Amino acid sequence: MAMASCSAAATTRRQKIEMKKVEQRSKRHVTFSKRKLGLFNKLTELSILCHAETALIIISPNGNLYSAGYPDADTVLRRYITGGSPSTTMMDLQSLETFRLEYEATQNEANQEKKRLQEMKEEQKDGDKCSFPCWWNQSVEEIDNSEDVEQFKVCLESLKINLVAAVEQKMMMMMIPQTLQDQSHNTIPPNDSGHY
Amino acid sequence: MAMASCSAAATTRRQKIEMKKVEQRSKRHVTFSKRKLGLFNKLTELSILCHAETALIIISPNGNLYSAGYPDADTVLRRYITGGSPSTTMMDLQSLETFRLEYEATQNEANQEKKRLQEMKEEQKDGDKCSFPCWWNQSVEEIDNSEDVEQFKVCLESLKINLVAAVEQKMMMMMIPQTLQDQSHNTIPPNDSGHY
DNA sequence: AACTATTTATAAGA
DNA sequence: TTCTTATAAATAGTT
Repeated sequence: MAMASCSAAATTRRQKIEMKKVEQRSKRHVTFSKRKLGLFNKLTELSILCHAETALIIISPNGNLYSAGYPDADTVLRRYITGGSPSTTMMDLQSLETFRLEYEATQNEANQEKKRLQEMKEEQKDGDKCSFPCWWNQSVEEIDNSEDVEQFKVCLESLKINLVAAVEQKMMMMMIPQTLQDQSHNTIPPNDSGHY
Repeated sequence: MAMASCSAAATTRRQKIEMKKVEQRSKRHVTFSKRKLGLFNKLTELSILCHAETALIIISPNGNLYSAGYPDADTVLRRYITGGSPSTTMMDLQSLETFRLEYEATQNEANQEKKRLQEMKEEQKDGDKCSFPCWWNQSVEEIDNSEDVEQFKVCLESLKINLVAAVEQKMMMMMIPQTLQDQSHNTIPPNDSGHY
């Protein structure tokens, strides 16, 4: 036994590592893998032991994205983005929804009338007779002289209020779940869905 | 020396803990604090050693929010939300910006003309002569019979394209930085801003 | 990927 | 909460 370790001097004893970037590429990658795993495990443990909601995102030097969360990363991120308040003041989620639905409705009706209107379009192709001036595509100055500038303003104001309120509340809800989750570790089982 | 530890039996030796929610409230809170700190430290180390970008969010059972990141949580979250691609196809960030600027411009001009237009408004208060029908506030059916339905659709389409493209790219950029960061640990020093 | 010597994290107690 | 200490857990260096 003692003899077996006569050549023990060969093994370089583990040393406390310096807290700076690991320069050797392969070594750094190994460290990354080991510590990333450790981090995700610790995250899981904290979540389970303390019933905390957690989210962890790691982007490797190569650009690979890893994420995990409890109960899931997106839920926690949503809370983070909306200000951490569990009971967010859910204002009118309707505005944008309404807008979208009306747009879809318009498209449906469009299918029925498509050909007829296409012809109409052909006829007035050279004209400038659009009674909906598509103001969002032109400078404000261009309609400055219009007698309807006040109505324009009222409409803009209305749109702006609806839009800003709805968009700020809604967009994040729509976008966050679209993020890629394929590489997600998500090793955390939602074992207990109760609340404090 | 040996005598000093004669009463050592009194100290309950540390034990491997069970991986389930710590039931005792105060004990759980201590565990949470310790492990949270440990987790943030590990995150820092991984970030420094491997030059990885990281973000960690923890919401305590009481609802307190803690976050940290390297180089900062919001940067990493933005990357996560936009799909992890460093070089996001930055489309027209202009649309929304333009819209906002034009709206502000309109408001400025409004101040000059306010009184005159207010009078005009008074006169046509009972009329239905608004040439900007504020379509976003009414049902699609209501304009169904209009001869301008096609123009309406074109405008809507235009608006929709501009809006959806701009909003999806822009809103997150505007919103994420607004999140509360007071409780952020952010112990990670941005020691090296170079890239791989 | 597996193996340990060692460092590091942390449960328990003060 | 912070400190101490014994122990569990993570991991650097190597195979």
